[in-house]
Amino acid sequence: MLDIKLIRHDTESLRKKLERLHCETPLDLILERDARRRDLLVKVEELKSERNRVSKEISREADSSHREMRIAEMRDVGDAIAQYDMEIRALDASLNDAMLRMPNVPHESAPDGLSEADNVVIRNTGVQRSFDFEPKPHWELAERLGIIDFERGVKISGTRFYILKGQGARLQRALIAFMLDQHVKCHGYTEIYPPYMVRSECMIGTGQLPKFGDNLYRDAEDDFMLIPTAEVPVTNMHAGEIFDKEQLPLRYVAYSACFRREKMSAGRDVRGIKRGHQFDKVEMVTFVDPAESYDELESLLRDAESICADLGLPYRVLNICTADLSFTAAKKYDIEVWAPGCNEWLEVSSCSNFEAFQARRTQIRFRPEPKAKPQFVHTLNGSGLGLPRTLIAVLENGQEADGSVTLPDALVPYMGGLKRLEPH
RNA sequence: GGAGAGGUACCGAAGUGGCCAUAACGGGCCCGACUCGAAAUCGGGUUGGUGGCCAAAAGCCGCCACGUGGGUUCGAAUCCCACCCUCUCCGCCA
Repeated sequence: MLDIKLIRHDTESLRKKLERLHCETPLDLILERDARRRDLLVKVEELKSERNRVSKEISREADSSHREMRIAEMRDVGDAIAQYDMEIRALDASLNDAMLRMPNVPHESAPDGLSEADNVVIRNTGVQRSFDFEPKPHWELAERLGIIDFERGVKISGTRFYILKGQGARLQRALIAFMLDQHVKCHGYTEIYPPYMVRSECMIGTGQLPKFGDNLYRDAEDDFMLIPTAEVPVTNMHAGEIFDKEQLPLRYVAYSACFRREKMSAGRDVRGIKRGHQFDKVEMVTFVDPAESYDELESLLRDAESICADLGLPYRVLNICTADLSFTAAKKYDIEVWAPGCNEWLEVSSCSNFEAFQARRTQIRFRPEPKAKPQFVHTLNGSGLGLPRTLIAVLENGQEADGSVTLPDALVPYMGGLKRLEPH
């Protein structure tokens, strides 16, 4: 959510910045509703002030005919207030809805662009292995290794589900443990195990709702939704809180399963485990002083990259252009690893600075000085990393001609000393 | 699932229709006095949001918030309805 005062007073410079997104925004609707709302507010508050004053007088009024007269007067004032209040409430609801649908303002360092083709590759690291045989996609490797059961996954849950089995299940568990350990021990994050189901207000807080409800699974009876990322519970866990400056930055890392309908990408990426309705992810979430949030974004990105590097995976980093920025982000980097079997770059991480966008929705604040007015923190998050795609990269990059897979050294301790997966 | 109790400021807590939200009282914390310094004592301070004057800051004048949302009333922390949450006991359960 944007600052309504900024919208009011810096309208034209805001409009210019939003044009870079190349999408429709409810800016004019907001301006109109806000002006009307304040107009009514002035009137109703005047009436309320009068009612408060006279009501106090009534309580001290001894003469009963005077008393009755004044009560009758106030009855009319009360009716007028009720009328205004009703109108204001309706206006509030539509203004609030429009505010919640307003995208974040892109940071100046996010490159201009019209589509994802305009994302800027800022780093390309690691050596892409040259194969003296045709590298296979992970679904073929996994089949021969007997570590993923696609058919039975579909049998029990339908399309976009699979079962990890034996060393496949273990490999995923090893990756999760490795990532969590790195972020906790080497990068100083605090580990969180969050609920996977949250109330819808949390989805509003982090920006999944109201715009992207299509992508969420929800409980039919209760106000519960399945999280599409650990960002949702971990960010919302501090909703409504006011921190002291010394408590910041707060850095968390959470492993969770994630659930997404993937309606937008129906029919895409149906082969293999690249895109499922349920997947695992290790997510970093931080809360910082606004003055430090762009330094924090760089360090968050480094922490995510270090996992790719430790696993020996070739990867590149993209600075996401304005047209491809997500609704909530002011700036975003994607990390993509190379998958030689699928022959494509796979997005394994998005690292974003949301600035005050989520903090304003969730009311997460801090005091810059002990007695100062609270102001909004900046929130950031980044995957570190998404599991299925990391698993794909480990399998496809480590494959040998005989169908075996050499595991990265970093994972060997987590695999009980196992260095290689062998086909049956 | 059943029965009961409760949700007020940083914490505890009083308040059953106006004299209680500028929130009693106690504690914590901050500032000051006393002191060589400290303790004790004494004095003062200590919620957030929002509107107008006004583009912003300071200031002044209002409005809103007693778990949340509605309602009754001239007037609601207080009465009514719905919901959320916490605790105790019972039942069931991995």
